[in-house]
Amino acid sequence: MIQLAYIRENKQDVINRLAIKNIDATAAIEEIIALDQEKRRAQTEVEALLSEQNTLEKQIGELFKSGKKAEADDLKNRSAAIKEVSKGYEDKLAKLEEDLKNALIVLPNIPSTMVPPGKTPEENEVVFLNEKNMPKLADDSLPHWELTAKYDIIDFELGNKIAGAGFPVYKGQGAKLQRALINFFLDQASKAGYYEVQPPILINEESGFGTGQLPDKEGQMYHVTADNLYLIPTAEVPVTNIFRDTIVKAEEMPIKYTAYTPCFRREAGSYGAHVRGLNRLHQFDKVEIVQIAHPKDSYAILEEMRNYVCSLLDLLELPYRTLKLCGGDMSFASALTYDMEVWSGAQKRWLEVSSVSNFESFQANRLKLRYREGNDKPVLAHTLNGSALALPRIVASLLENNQTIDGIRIPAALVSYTGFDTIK
RNA sequence: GGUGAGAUGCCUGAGUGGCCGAAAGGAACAGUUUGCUAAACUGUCGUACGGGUAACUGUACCGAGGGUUCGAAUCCCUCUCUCACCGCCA
Repeated sequence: MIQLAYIRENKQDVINRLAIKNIDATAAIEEIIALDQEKRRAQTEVEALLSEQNTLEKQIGELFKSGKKAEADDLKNRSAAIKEVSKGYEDKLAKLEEDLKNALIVLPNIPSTMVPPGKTPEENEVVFLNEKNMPKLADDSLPHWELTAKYDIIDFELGNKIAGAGFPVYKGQGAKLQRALINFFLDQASKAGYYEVQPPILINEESGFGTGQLPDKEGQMYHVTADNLYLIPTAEVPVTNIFRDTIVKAEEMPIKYTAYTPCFRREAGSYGAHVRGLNRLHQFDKVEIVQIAHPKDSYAILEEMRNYVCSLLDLLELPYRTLKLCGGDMSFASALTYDMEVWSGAQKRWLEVSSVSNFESFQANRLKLRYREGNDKPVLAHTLNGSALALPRIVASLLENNQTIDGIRIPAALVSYTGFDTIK
């Protein structure tokens, strides 16, 4: 949620920058400013009446104590009359507050000034390219969904039987590879100073609201209606919500957390060749990194996180590139996002394996996540997160790029985790 | 799932209708004292939203939502959560 005070003072800037996200917010911003003005006026009115009411109440108390019942009764009547009037104002104020909030929460975050314009993913800016590990594959190289069948390491049909499409069963060396990657990513994150947590993988509505999934993206999450809980689409939600309604000390920042969780996404309506195999799943594993940062540091930290993710890809010996997302491809809550994509040798295309974003105070405003500097007033913190990393496409790329006649080679960094150096 | 007890500020904890935005203690922060540490003393010490250049000031908030009353942390109702015991159970 964009800070109201910012909108109030920088109306045109907000409109201009939301245009980078291809949103014409002119009408919405005008409405918000009008509602805000009206709301404040109503608040002043209501509070004046309440103040009068409070004064009367005190006087009535005094009069009762000194036994002046008649005078007290007289004031009671006045009080009742004021109450009658103020009730109407209070309802009006509540309505205005509601309308204002509703207008604010549907507004996406303002993109950073660094965000390039553009409408489609094709307009994302390639800011880094590492082709050092580009595979030289034979013409008869197999896509991962054939490799997984050949070595019997991931069974899509079996998962289909148990749950449905998009819920694969990892088997044998495939299962061990999953576990190895999770442990590898968590160990690396710990080494980089992230504090490891295991959060719930079901979340309530408030948590979904806090990070911006609700009410906007309701349909993308699995909803457990009996208990009104949602399966997490990413660990970002439970981990960031650890800090909902908190005030942290400025010197404690940046706060760095990491978590491994399964992630669940309904992905309604996406079918076709590009979602084959591991390319798009309903359930997948991911290690997430989250930081709570001081506003002055958040962009430096975004770079640090991005470099950290790249370091993982280097260790896995994968070719990759980094994209700076254009306005049109950015998420609702993000101010600046980098996507990391690995090269998938047999599919011959780039696969997104990580998305690292700075949300500035957008999530913090919804979460009421603030920091305090000394004895100053609390200020909204900045939140950031990134995948480090999402497993399925990493696996797809590892399998495809490292396929040989003798099996699939496991990158050196992983061997101590898998316990084998080749999938046979 | 059943029964009982509870939910007050950073923490402990007092408060059963007006004098309570809330005692007291602890923690924290600042200062004084001090060779250092510790201790002692003094002061500060919730949040949000308004009004005001500011000093300051108004309103709301004692788990959440309703109700009674001129007036609610305090009484009533509903819900949520926590704890204890029982049941069930990885």
